[in-house]
Amino acid sequence: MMLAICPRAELLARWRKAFPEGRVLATIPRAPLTVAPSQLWLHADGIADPDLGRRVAALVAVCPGVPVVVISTAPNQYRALLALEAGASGFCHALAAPELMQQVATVVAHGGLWVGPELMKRMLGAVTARLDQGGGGSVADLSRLTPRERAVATEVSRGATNKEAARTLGITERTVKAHLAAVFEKFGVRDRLELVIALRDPLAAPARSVA
Amino acid sequence: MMLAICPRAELLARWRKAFPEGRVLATIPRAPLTVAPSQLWLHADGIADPDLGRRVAALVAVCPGVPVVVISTAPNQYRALLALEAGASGFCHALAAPELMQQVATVVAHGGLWVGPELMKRMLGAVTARLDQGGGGSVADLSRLTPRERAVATEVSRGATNKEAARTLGITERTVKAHLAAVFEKFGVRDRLELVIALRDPLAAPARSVA
DNA sequence: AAAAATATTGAACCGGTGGACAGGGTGGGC
DNA sequence: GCCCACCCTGTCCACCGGTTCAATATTTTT
Repeated sequence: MMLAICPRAELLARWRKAFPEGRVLATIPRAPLTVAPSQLWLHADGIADPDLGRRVAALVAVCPGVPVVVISTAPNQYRALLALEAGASGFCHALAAPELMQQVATVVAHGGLWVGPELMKRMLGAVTARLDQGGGGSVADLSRLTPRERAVATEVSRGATNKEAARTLGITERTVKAHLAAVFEKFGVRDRLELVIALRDPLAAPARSVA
Repeated sequence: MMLAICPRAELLARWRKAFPEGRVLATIPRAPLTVAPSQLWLHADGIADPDLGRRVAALVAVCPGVPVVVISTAPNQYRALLALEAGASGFCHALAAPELMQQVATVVAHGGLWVGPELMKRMLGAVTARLDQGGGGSVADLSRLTPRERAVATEVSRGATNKEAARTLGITERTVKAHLAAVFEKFGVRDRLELVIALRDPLAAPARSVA
């Protein structure tokens, strides 16, 4: 049995179309339900970011083993991640097509996880960026640098100023600048900030307008 | 129709039990198949790391729209990520229970993505670590900022200069500086570089010696 | 209504940053 | 020997970034 949780039932029009047999509760039940639902759909509108994780966690605690899907009329990646980390099995738009919702239901019913394509891409990028660590193909590949350039780039990417990097590396500030200039050139970035961004997130596109 | 790709058919014992109707090819077909399969299962044993991504990508290219699942007798997170990034829809153990394989098949057939629970956890951890840190009370929590401060912080953390941020937000450079100063104060960082580091990796300790 | 928080802007100051000129030293390959 | 890549350093200068004086208007909270 499908169970949706939403204080304002009119927000669930799409959901009701997808699951005509589904039932709706206004709030998160505190005690375990007598009849355990097969899935829980939580409408996240009106739940502030800091609370979203807690609400989802509460739901999971009340109905252990039951997949939780969070829906929202204003979804974003950040909230999706909050929900997923709290134990949700999926996150989709509250105004999504009923067919899509049914697909999501099928996937999570089988223990799968539903995330939108953009979020998936982002997650993959984030993780592989960590695993790779100079592993290949990315814009900012530390292995393309000379040892000294790499050392300077590392210091700077930790937040050090030129003077501090010079001190820790035992060279003059001027030399740090020289190495850094070479790094900028090789990576095609204009300053240390973009260097850090490139190093930490190779998939991130520069924000600046390429005029 | 299920289609498995594996040079040594004896490695597919479990898979055959899960999908008795499935067919097997020894190698990745070069031309599109006359009868498009509903799913493609690629056995990754014997494929080196650098090649795995290419093989999967090749499969996806040959059969566009068909979900690809990679199986292996020695699975690890890194290889799973390689496969997923190349466009695979799932990654599971070649010796998994046939019932599990059938579940995976159901999930990916509906456009879902199948990743093991450990990998999922890891991915979530990596992503949320750079978006915020999901836990509250951490150093750089964007929700602690006012909307305007957040907007400025976001622009800057993308690599924008003060001037650029001012332009995109429709305010003067001076106002950007004001908001930014407030952000620095709230997060306890001294400049935009540390802000980016704090936002993208809250666990990283500052490099500078607090003398 | 009073107080606090938020959003906006100005001028001036100074240190950090990056580019534009430089040049000298070392070690390896042709 | 010559060239090249790498490492190190110097000076000058325009620009950017962050802070320190401000001040005013709007919104929210108490």
